[in-house]
Amino acid sequence: MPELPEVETIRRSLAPHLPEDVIAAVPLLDPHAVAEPSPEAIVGIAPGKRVTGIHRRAKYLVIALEAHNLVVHLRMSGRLRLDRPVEDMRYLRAQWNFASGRVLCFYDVRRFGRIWLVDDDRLAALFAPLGPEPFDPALTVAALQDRLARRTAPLKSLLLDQRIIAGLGNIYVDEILFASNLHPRRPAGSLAEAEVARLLDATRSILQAAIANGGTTFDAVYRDAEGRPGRYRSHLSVYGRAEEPCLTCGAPIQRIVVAQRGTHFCARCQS
DNA sequence: CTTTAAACCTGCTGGC
DNA sequence: TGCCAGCAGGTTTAAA
Repeated sequence: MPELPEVETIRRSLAPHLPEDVIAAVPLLDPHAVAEPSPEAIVGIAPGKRVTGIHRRAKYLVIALEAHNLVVHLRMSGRLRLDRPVEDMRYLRAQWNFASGRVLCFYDVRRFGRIWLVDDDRLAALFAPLGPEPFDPALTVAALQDRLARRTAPLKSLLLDQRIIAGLGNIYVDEILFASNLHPRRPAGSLAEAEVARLLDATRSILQAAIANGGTTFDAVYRDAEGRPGRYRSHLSVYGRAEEPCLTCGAPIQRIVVAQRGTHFCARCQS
């Protein structure tokens, strides 16, 4: 579910509230949701720790504590909710109580989401495989072209690969490829410099617009930490619009499967 | 190393 | 109404 714009929106909805607050207790933690260290260690280490900041790297949310980092990846169906445990309690997987009385709840229907509690060194190791953030100034057209060079896999596959560029997911890759007029099955290494430039521009403008609109909500799954849905869905050009007319040329939007993911594109506009 | 497929989970929708 | 196939916004692991 959540891609970079959704995680960034959650980050922004938590940032005014959690910093300087102190974790008082971890009254509930589904062992299945814990990546590392052990559930017992998380429950033991977290209490007494003060929140020093809320950060995001790719699709990871990082709640920085003193000498530790509480990391959450929502994967497909995870949600974070502040203060109001209004969701189905069957899916409550973790809860943090703060000294102020605030409560942070982690819900996850499909149980793909994961939680880490790691020090700074381990955090760096965890993030080491990730490619650059889309807004990293070091990600120039030449740098992106270099990362795609000589690769024969479909362009969409590499854009979903977090080691190439970090933070994109199925919705935004389809939208970015449409905005770039690039076919999702184009061999990634075949792009000319001008095409990579279009791709990078589209990546940044679409993510920026999605963040400005609080992300994309489908089927009521995604909400920010205060329960607000995203407003970007009405801006989508291809994702979820199979059989509907292309907004540019009127041809029906196609749905195919690429990299085992439903893929939406305009066969007339994208090549 | 690169690429592709399967696995991990649960719930919902549509067809028969 | 009931059952089953197919689908879902992500990542990891195995296999080719």
